[in-house]
Amino acid sequence: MARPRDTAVDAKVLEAARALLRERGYAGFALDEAAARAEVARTTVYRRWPSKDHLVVAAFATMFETAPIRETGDVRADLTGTLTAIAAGLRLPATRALVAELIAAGTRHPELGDALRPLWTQRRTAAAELIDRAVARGELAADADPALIIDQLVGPLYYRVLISGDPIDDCFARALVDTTLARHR
Amino acid sequence: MARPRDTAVDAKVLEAARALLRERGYAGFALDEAAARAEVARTTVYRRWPSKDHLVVAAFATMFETAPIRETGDVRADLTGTLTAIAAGLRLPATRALVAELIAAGTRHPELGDALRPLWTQRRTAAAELIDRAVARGELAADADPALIIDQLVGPLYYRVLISGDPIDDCFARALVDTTLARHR
DNA sequence: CGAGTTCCGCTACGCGTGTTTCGTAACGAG
DNA sequence: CTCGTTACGAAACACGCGTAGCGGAACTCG
Repeated sequence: MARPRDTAVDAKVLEAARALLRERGYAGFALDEAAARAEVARTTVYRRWPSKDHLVVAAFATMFETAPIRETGDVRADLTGTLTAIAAGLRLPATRALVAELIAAGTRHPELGDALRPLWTQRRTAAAELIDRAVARGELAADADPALIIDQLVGPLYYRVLISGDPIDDCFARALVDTTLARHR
Repeated sequence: MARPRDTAVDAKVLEAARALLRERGYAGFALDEAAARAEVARTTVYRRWPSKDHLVVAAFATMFETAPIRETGDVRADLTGTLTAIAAGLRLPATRALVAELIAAGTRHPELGDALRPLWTQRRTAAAELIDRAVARGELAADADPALIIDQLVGPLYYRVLISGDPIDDCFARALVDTTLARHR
């Protein structure tokens, strides 16, 4: 009963939030301005997303895209390609900062952590299937644990970007794949 | 020339900040309250640390301690011990949240990222020496790259805690060490 | 058409961060 | 001891986040 929500408002706000996020990053993102750009009252935004963090995560989820992996049939090449693709994105300072803020948001609000997880692990599950097929082809040992392998491939990437600050060049990505695969053949 | 700063103020504020950080974590940390507890004006705090982030990092740096690694002579045991020690700390939700916020602070202010890096990498360099000595003993292959090995050991830990959310039990730590060492022997 | 419910915008408020300005008191140099 | 410099404290301000209350308008149902 009663008046339904204007779904156009959700779309307008998310669109404005995406633009603002791209232009100024998380730090420069002001909820007031997102509302103003969407030509909507601030209170109306709060009626849909209970906090800035929630809105930012929702906006990020709609602009997060992963290029599909082109599978060549050679695990080494496929994994290297996946890693360099991830690395290329993380190298951008803006992306790096946004990722850090999103992770922090995910620890502040557990439900946001839950919402973000599928986004992060999307490429990860694709890579897991890559490994499964390589095992089926006999390219990798049958006892290879895809989850562990991927943690050892992707983990160091995020670790370097977020924590140690070491560079993540393509040479590093190749070295990761090489040493990891050597164990399972 | 002129009046010198009261160094007791620095100590009092840092002490109050540490206590507040332990009690309420980063989110519940209010600079006003830290100043009040130190019986100091807010402006005085800002004269020493230009932002909440700076104060928190400074306070964290003084309460970050790493238990020294007891070296048994068996690389596998030593590395497993180091990893489980790191994992034990990271498993605490409070620590997890603080680490996430500190990383975000490090991306907002590059100088804070620089200040934090030595803290994170302290255990890492200790582990690197562990590996160096193992190589010298002939326990590991001479071509083993300590930096790469450690990235593959520690990276997955942080990756799971901060991103994938997967559990980091001691079994996982053992598996990491096992598969990594198997490659270099 | 009328009644009830819900949405939307507006205003006001409390809180925390960070800046600025001012007056006062402490210290060092001559 | 006096003077110039600087630290400290107090107050006011701007800004962004988040909450609450109100009035008007839109929509649904009987």
